[in-house]
Amino acid sequence: MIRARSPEAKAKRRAQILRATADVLAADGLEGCSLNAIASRAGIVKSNIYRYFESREEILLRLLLDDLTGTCDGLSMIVSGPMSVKETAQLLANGFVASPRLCLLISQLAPTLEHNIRTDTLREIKRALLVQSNRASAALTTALPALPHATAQQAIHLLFSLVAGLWPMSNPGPELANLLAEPEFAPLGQSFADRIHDAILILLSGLTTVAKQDPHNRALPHSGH
Amino acid sequence: MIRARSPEAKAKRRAQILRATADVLAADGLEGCSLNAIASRAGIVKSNIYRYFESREEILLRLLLDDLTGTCDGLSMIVSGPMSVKETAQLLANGFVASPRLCLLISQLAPTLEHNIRTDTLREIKRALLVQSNRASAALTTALPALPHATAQQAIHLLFSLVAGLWPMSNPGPELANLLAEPEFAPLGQSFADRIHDAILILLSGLTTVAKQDPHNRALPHSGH
DNA sequence: TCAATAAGAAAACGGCGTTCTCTTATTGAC
DNA sequence: GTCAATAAGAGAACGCCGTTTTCTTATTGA
Repeated sequence: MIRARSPEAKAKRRAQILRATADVLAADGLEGCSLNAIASRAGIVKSNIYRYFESREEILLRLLLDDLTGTCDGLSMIVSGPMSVKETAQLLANGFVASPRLCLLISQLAPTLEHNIRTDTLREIKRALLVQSNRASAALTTALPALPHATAQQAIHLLFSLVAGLWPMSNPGPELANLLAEPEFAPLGQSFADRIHDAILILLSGLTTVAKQDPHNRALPHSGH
Repeated sequence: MIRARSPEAKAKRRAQILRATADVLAADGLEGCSLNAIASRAGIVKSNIYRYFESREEILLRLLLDDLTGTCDGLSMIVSGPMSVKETAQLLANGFVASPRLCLLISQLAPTLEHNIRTDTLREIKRALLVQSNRASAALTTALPALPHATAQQAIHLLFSLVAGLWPMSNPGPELANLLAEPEFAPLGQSFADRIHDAILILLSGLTTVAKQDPHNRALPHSGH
């Protein structure tokens, strides 16, 4: 392997590792996405990954940031004015359904990705993630002007939580997949697309309802504590 | 260590292991809950755990089942008749807030606990979990008779997803906890109690709204596909 | 031309969940 | 009471993981 000494060459190596990670993730899922797999896919040696990222978590966080940015780009493109709650829900749901990797990484964000990383690095990434999250809130406010800004932000955070909770449930491992084929457990086998679509519709309906019942500026019961 | 040969003695060992697991979980969290830790806490040798459980996942699944059963017991006790949406939300939220271990295990259910386990065992446990989930749905229908049964079931599943998504987010590791102390990220530092309370209220509001707009028996948009 | 630098490579580390092997306490049949 | 069969306890070993350490050597700028 020829050595990367210039900043550009180093950036290429970083991109190469991220690309390999994305490939392994698509091919073998998170379980198969070990540093060994990433390294061999990228054609480099495992220990050298640590010259470009400080941990496995950082790699995945960078990937998450890229994906979220892309999805928010798409959202900002599409949303240009007020829409119905139903349309808005569909739009948001489609955004997630179109990015399975984003959903996977969101589901891993709090439980695993935000560990094993220096505070400085985490701060930088978290800041960038917040920027994107705020872009999404802005898009939501554009689509549903009835929602106050603070409520829209809460909605986006809740949405992330929903994705984090629903994705693993909708993408079971082979053991559970076997079971879900049995009629007894069929109701549990709903697709992620159906689940997230229903959930977002309910969420937005609930938020507009609560917002109506709350004439003050307080978006949600606890936000004013 | 004296040997457990009678069925009762074996049951005691199982209980001993479950107890030790709960203790380690309470003391050191999921990260510290290795088989080494469980074994040393239980005063037995690691390899012998496999004479009583087929994997680490099974131990945690059994614990989850116990916790869920306990919480559903409590719920059934309290709910005896119709209540307002607000009261119902508070009740459900309190049920989860009172059982941090249950919340933790729910958040681990789909991503990790339902793997590495024989299909037969998983079926047995899943069936038992479903029974409890249905008890919860029944309690919800009692509290909010306006919700059709199918909707109540969907609500409970959504509730589990919410807990699964919200719990890890509200219980960050030390790295993120450092960051959340900074004013810039303060909005992300909401407590689990606040989050889950708000979310359940929104969820129930949304569900009743959607249920009203849906005069047919179909509980949710996709349940009739 | 050459010493300094740092990227690549490989071995080693500690820890994990799990399996294998061996010992030996306990048992039920005789 | 004796004894072979059983199976629980114990501990070493396995393979994998993420990470660190060490060494080599290609590349660089003086």
